Amino acid sequence: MATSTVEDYLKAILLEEEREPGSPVATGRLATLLTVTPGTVTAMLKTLADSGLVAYEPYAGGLLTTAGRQLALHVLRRHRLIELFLVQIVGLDWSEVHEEAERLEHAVSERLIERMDEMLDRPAVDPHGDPIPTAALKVQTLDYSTLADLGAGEIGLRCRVARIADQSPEFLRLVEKVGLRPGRKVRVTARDEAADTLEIELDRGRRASLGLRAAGKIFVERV
Amino acid sequence: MATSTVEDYLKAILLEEEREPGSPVATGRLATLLTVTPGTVTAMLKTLADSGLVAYEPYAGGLLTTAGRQLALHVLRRHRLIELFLVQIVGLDWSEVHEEAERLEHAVSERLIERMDEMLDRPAVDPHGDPIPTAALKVQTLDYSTLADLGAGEIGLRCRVARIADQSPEFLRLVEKVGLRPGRKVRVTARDEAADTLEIELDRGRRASLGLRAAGKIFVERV
DNA sequence: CTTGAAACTTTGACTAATCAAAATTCTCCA
DNA sequence: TGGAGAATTTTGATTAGTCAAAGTTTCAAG
Repeated sequence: MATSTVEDYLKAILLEEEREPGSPVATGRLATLLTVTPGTVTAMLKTLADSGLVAYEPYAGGLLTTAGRQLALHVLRRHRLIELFLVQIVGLDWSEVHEEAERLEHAVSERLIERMDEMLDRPAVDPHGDPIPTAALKVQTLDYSTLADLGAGEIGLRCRVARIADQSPEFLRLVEKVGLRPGRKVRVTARDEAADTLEIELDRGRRASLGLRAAGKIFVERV
Repeated sequence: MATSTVEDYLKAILLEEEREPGSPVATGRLATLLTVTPGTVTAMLKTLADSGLVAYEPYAGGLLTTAGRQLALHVLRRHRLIELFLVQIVGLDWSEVHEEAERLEHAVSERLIERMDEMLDRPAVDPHGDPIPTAALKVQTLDYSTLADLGAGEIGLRCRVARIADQSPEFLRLVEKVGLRPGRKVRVTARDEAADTLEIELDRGRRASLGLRAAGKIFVERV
């Protein structure tokens, strides 16, 4: 059995690989994500390599092996199902479930996860719009564009918020305040390169402005 | 913050102290309960003593301090609330929730526990009939007698099953099969000292016989 | 009392995970 | 192409938890 530390490393690598497919995840990047020192990451990458979970190339970084990816997907599935369970069934706020799931994902049994999956009716995405790997560890790939990508030639296009790519409570509370929870309708009305902002219009004519950096974390789907 | 190992030791000591109030819990007993070697327990008792959680007397054993008892009660509260939540809300079988809670009790936040408590309507007992410490860590002391205690002069007395004092899946499945889940009505109809058994009658005239050892783990309340 | 078995403690060693700081390697720019 | 500086690895140490086995203490039975 993998320790919860090992699970954390594998999950972090998986998530990073997703952002930059094919290229190894750097030691320093992992050190930042996991808030440990680079030396610690080097040591762990070696032991992960010894266990056949990671392909480690000194000075380059690590890539998941098939076995490592399976394990990481397992953890990710647990994480996202737990998040959704906590929001839907327990009624916790979606801005606080990430941290909670971060601990619970290492403690739940397969039995409990299966039961949650059933209660939630085999959901496809978690409260942030991130896809939940199936029991067979298949991940639905979603191809959305961000609010920031929009706005160039697509001012005025009606969209639906699909995914929020930043789990931090601060960001989620902002998203909540502005009214950009997944599922909401949104339209970019103007783009101000100088001010580095986007003007958007929500349901019921509500308007707001958003920095481009923030807009880059809001994924939308055309409707 | 206490590690989950520390929490396990404290909980084990609390539960043992309950069985034999006032007398220190022996090193060997803890070793058995926690499936570690006696030497390991000695080492841990010392560090618990250094942290002010346990009063440790070499060759005698350990007793919880006030601080240690508080922490242990906290863990016990989490454990029992989780068990009840898993049975009532998630629909897991009561024979399988103990193990699950054993892991989750170290991973849930105060926030989540409070929410579960609320969802379950501030319950007083867990699925096995064990009292759940309140948020203020008060434990309701329940004074029941066991089925084995009964039967002497109280043949025929109508009782209600209140508590099952053995969490092992095997025992719980037996209890389930016989029909002695907490809340059920039961009557001792005969006692056979030679055969070491008890004859009992359940709802709807169903009859069964039970070894005295097993009967000693079934707590009942007169009705 | 004495003594021997049972219970307990001590000792030395190990694993997993971590850090600080020194040593090495890489990379890119002048 | 040759450093300088950044990133990475190495080294030496530490902490928590654990075991096996050797050494003590306790206690009850003779």
